[in-house]
Amino acid sequence: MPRKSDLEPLSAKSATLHDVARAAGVSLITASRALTNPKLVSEKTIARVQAAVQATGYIPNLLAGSLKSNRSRLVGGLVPALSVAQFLPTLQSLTDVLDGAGYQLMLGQMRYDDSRQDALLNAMIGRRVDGIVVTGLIRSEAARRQLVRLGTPVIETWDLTDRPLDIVVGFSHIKVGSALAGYLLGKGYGRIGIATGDDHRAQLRREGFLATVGHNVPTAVVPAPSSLALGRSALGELLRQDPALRAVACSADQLAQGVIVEAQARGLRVPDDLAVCGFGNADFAAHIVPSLTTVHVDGASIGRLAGELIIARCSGETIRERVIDVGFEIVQRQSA
Amino acid sequence: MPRKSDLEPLSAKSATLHDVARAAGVSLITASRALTNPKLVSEKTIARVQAAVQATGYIPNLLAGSLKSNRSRLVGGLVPALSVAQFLPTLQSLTDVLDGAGYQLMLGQMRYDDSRQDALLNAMIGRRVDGIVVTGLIRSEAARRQLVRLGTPVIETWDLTDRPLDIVVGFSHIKVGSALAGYLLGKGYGRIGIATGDDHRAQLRREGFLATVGHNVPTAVVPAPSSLALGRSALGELLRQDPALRAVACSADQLAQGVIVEAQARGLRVPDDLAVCGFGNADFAAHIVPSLTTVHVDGASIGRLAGELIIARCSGETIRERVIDVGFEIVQRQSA
DNA sequence: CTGTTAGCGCTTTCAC
DNA sequence: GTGAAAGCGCTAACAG
Repeated sequence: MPRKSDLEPLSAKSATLHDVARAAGVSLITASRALTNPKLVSEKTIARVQAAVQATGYIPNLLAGSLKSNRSRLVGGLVPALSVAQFLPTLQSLTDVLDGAGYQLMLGQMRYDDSRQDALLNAMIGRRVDGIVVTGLIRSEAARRQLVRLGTPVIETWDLTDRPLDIVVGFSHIKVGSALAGYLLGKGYGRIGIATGDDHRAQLRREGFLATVGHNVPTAVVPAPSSLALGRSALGELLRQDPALRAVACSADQLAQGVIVEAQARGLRVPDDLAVCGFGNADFAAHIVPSLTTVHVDGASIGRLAGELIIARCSGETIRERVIDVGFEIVQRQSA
Repeated sequence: MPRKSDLEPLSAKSATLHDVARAAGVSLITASRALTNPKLVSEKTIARVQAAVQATGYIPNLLAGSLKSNRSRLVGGLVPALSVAQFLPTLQSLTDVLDGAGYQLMLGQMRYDDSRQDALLNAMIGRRVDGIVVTGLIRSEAARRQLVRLGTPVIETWDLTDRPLDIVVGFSHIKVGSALAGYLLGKGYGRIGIATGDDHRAQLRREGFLATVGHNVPTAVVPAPSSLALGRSALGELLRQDPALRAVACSADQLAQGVIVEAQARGLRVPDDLAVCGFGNADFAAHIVPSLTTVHVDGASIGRLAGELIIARCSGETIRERVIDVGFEIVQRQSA
C-alpha cells in the first residue's frame, strides 16, 4: 500500500474543484453546478465533469461551501451524557433523519453542568451549525439571548415549557409523577417510597408525585447516571427509612431493575411483598421476571421530530407549533 | 424576549472579527492575534480587544479559520449504532478527551453496512475532519486508499490487525473466544452452547471459541443489537438443539442476562444446572443475581487512547506504535 | 447553457 | 509589537 514509511503528519493536497474543472475542460462554476445543481448543465458536460471527479479523486470541501453559503449542514446535539441510555433512541433517530438529508451531527456532552452547556453551545455556534437539539431546556439566560439573536433553530426536548427558546418537543414530567402516584394509589399501595436520580427532570417527576400523594414519602436520591447497582443500594436505604414499605417508584428502569434484584435477594416477592415501577420502558423492561411496570416515552419520535423540524426550518419553512407534547403512557406489567 | 414574532427562518448577521477590530480600534490581524496567539500582542491591546468581543457578542467563525488553516478541530466518529451499549464508554471518553483539547466529535452510524461506512467517510472527509475514529476496521479498499492518500489520521478500534490503515487500538477477538472456551472447559463444562450476535467481531470470537473446543457446538445467532429479549429466545433455541446443555457462552452481557432470566423462568438453577458467561462487563454484570462471569474490555481506555493519538498526530507528533493491544480479562463471578 | 467577477471570515506571509 | 496584502475553496449574482 503506498504510504509514507513512518507516521509523520502528512499533508497530501487533495484535488480542488479547480482541478476538476481543468481536467474536464470547463470553467470552475460549471463544474460546481454539474455537481450541485445538475439541471442547469447539459448532460454531456455533467458526464465529463463526473469523469474528472473520478480521475482526480475529488472530494468537495464542505468547509468552503459552508463559508460562502452560510449553511453548514451540521446540527449540534447536546446530551447530559452518552451513558444515559434514556436518550439513545432519540439520538439514534435524530442521526438517522439528519443523515438521510445530508446533515451531520456534532455531539456534545453537558455532564449536567450549565457552564459546560454554554461552552459547548459556543463551540457549535462557532462552527455555524444550522440548528441545535438539546435534551432538556437551555438554562443560561446569556445563551438563550445569544441563540435568539442569531436566529439559530433550537429544539429543546424531553421537557415542556410555555416559553420555549424556539421549539420544544417533549412531555410534562410533573404530569408523569402525578400519573404514577395516581396509578399506585389506585392499586391500593399505602406505603410508597421513591428512588430517584438527582437530575432536574427526575426531581420534577418527584414533585408531581408528591403533590398527588399529598404528603412526603421515604426517598433515596442517587447520582446520575442511574444503574442497577444504585437501585440495589437505594432499596436498602428506603427499607431503613420504612421497613414496612410496600411500593417503590423509580426514576429509571435501571434503578427499578436494581430494586427488584435487591428485593429478591432479601427474600421479598415482587409484586406481592413489594411493588416496583420504573420510568423509560427500556428494552429489557418487558422481559425481566417479573416484567416491569413503567412509563413509556417515545424517545425515537422525539428525535425524529427534532430532526425534521430542524431540516424544515433550514429549508425556509415556517413552523406553527412551537410546543409539541408527545405525551407518555403508563405500561402496566407484573411488577406493580 | 426580543424575537421575531413568528418562526420564519432568520438570518441575523453576527459580528465578525472585522467588527471587533473596529470597535477596539486595531487592525483585523491584531484582533485575530489577541484572541488566538496573545503572546504576540501587548496586554493593553488584548484587554481592548476582549472588551470589544464582549460588546459585539462576537463568536469566531471556525469555518473560515479552518478553511484557511486547513485544520477543522473536528474528529469523525463512526459506530455501528448508538444502541450498541458496548461502545458507549469508548465514545464517552473519546468525546471527553477531544473536548478538553477544543475538538468536537462528528458522529456517524454505519449500521453494519459497508456502503454506509463509505458514504459517512466521504461526508467526514468533505468536512475536512482532522482525524477519524472508527469501531472495527475500515473494510472498503477504495476508502482505505482514499484515506491513506489524504494522510488523514485514522484510528481503527475494538479489533486488531497486523496491517492497520494507520493505527489500531483494540484486542484480538479470536483470543477472547479461545480464552473463554479454555475457561469453560477448565471448569469441566462438557456440553456448551453459543448465543451470538451476527456481527463480524462476534463471529471472530465464535471462531476462536470453536477452534479451542475442537468441534462444533449448538449455536443461536441473533441479529444486532443484542438485548435481554434476544437472550431469552436464544436459550430456547439452544435447548431445542441440546436439551442437556450445561453452559452457554454469550457474545454480549445483555444476551447473557436474557439467558439467565429464561433459565430461571424454566426452573433451571444458574450456575448449577446451567453456567452462563457474557462479554463486555456491562455495568449491571456484577450486580445481578447470580452475578455474571464475563469478559472485561476497557472501552473507556480505547476511547481515551484514540483521542490522544488523534490529537498527537494533529500536533505534528510522530507515533511509533501502530498496533496497540489493550487486551482483555475474564472476570470470574457466580454465573460460571 | 456557460462564464466572469466578487467575495464568505479568517489566518498566513511578509513588511515595518 | 503591529499592519497590509493575499488567498484558503467554494458559491451567489449577474452577465453573455
